[in-house]
Amino acid sequence: MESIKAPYKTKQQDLLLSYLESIKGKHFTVEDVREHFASKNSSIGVATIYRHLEKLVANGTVNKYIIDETSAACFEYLGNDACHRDVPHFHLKCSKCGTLIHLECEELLQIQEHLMKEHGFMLDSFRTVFYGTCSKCAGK
Amino acid sequence: MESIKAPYKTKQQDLLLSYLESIKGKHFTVEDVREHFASKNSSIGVATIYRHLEKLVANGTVNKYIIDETSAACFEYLGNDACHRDVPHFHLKCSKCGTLIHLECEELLQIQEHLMKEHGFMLDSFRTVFYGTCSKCAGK
DNA sequence: TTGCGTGCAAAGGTTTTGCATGGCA
DNA sequence: TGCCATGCAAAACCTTTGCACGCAA
Repeated sequence: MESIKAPYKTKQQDLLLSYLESIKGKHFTVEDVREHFASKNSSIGVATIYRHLEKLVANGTVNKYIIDETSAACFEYLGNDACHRDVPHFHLKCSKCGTLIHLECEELLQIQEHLMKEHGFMLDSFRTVFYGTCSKCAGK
Repeated sequence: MESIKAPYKTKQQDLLLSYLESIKGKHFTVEDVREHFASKNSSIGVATIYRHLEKLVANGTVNKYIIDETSAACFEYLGNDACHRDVPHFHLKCSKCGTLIHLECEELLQIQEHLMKEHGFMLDSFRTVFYGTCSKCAGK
């Protein structure tokens, strides 16, 4: 068997996880994290941030959203809040004003069921972003 | 009134549009286009390809998909095939094997209606990509 | 002749990687 | 002491932009 690869606890890891806990459910970029610590005289290298987030995304603690290919990736810390993760929520991104909307809607679960039963496709509601136009922008 | 900005016809434009017509409905990247012409001794600069695609995306002739932020953008030529555009189709992307699936499914239209009526959100089925796991990968 | 389109190269931004150092166990 | 984690810098990658030249009208 392979052994788990992260046996060490480090100061940077603690700082990072504490910060992520404090912004649970909010969206952030790597640059946001870097700036946060830079202003606190306890800077963390971007490489370290990327490497931690990569692992956190892999184990489901953090979600990664591809909002726009030319701008930075958007992350969201979920932590061990199983409740939050048990309630599937979708993300709606308005192409016009850029607003990112959290949406917990049970009717959307029908999509998952349909895709699963009819097309054998297991939709990942956390990774998927719905693009379109929000009500505010549509009204104009 | 502003005048339209593309009054000139050029060889590169013709070549590009001809090629796009020949791969209508298929996915391609800027690199795919560049390689196609490079092998034909009639190379087109990537800047030109990007500039043309930008306009074609703007007028709806071409769709642009953000599949993965670290890899190149994925495009699809629709042309003047209004029929094709009238049939909303969705894209399913398998996170494991990378397969991109075209899916024309009327039941998915219910999502659009639901999002529109209940949440005032106009879903753009062309820009949205559903992430998840395909049947082949799920079976393993 | 006018001025848009093109191509090359450089720049811009995000993310990854190599390597020496530092810190945890 | 052993070895992972870190940080810096460089590299890699896609995309955009500046500028001079060529070509369409």
